[in-house]
Amino acid sequence: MKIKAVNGFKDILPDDALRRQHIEQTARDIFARFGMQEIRTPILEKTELFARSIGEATDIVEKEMYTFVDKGITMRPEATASILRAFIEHGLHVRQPVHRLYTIGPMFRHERPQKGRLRQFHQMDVEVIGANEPQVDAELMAMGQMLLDTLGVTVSLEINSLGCPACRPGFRDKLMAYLNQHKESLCPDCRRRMNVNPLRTLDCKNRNCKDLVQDAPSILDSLCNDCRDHFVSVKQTLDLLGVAYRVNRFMVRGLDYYTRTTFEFITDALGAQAAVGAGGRYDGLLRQLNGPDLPGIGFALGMERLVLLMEQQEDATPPKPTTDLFVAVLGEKAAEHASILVHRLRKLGLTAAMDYSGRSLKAQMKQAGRLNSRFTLIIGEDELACNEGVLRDMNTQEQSKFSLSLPMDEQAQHMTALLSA
RNA sequence: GUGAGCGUAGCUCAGCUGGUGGUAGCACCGGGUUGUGGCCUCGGAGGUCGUGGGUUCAAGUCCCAUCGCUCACCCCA
Repeated sequence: MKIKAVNGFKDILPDDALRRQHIEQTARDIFARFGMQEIRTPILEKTELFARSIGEATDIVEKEMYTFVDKGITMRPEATASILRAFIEHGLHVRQPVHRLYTIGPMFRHERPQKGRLRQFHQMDVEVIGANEPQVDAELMAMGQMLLDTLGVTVSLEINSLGCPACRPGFRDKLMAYLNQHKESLCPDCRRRMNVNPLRTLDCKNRNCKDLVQDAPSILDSLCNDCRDHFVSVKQTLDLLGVAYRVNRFMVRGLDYYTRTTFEFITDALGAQAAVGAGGRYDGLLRQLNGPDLPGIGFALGMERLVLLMEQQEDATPPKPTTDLFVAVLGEKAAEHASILVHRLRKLGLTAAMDYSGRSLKAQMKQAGRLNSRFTLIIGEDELACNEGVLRDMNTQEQSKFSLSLPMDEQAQHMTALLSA
């Protein structure tokens, strides 16, 4: 019986890793333009951290966490809680009023895997702590959009406001009243949701519920003055920045800590997993974690979902890595010469490779082609005899002489000059 | 936790109503080119048909079980 990877956990093979490197590099570059600094936190945290931040009654905490029950620690199901914990633990707020942080790494949730959803998945997560201005909300969305545009994926941005502790309870009551009137027509799931988290009935996929909820009271009509002003400013700033969006009053979030602005980058190209990225404001969460009373906002992008989208949009295939020089050798003396030269070239910063197995020249040429090498240096008996290697341009097929009689350092210098010309 | 579908070569897959596992494609190795890749051509290697039972003269094919995977529900990035 072969040992295979654990269900929901995936190997990232070289081609896939290459694409992810490109995504991460692009992200880091764009995040930096927005003043984001990287932070890295441990993958394991006290279970209590997630219970208190994400919410005891959420599916994530209730049944999806990988928890070492005997140790009271859990593999992080998301990044925000860990970042806030680190922020509070190290008292970062005393250094400067606003922190802009990001992290990239694996998260773990014990869900049934399906397309675009794994048990170990990877997120790029951004958090701005200490700023409550609506311009920051818009700026974050603009940044996310910029990244997705740069990566060549097409998504649409949907935004909503969930209000705050001052106005959400009022809305919740109004919604409950409406739902109770139509209880009979709701799907079983929604009847259950009414007790757990009535807002979730708003984004039920059941056709009946969808129709029913169209006439439900809108949260946007229930916002308090501060929340309404905030939401208006967010929209105005998005307009100013030229970021397209659609207000979706039915969009809600699964995590308890969200307040005011929430948003999702969605696509219809990923089957059931519509959200490529999502986030929102979480004013009050830091205080709830016994930290300073600072506002925060953040969002996460799902790496696997991004990869799937980019694979569908073939144009974004990353170019194969190239090798500057492959040295094909015949005989031990040639191999010895080549191994020294290859090492010198690598020291000088070139990508160089050779074959050690003594295979036929044809096989070595084939290998050079596989490695996408720009040039191949051939050293055989004849070349050793006259101290002149054959340097072949793999694209033009032109071949020229390369002197093997100079001191190795000079040969390496010479080769570097030839290849960079 | 619930439902459906699928497990044949490293990968993608043929295999009709049971009758000897495919000249299949990609990839790999070798020859055609006494020492020159990509294209072409010829050849080669590679499989306990997921596993275990059952029906049958005969099972990749039918039945049962089991394991694995996938998709969907739930929920979420």
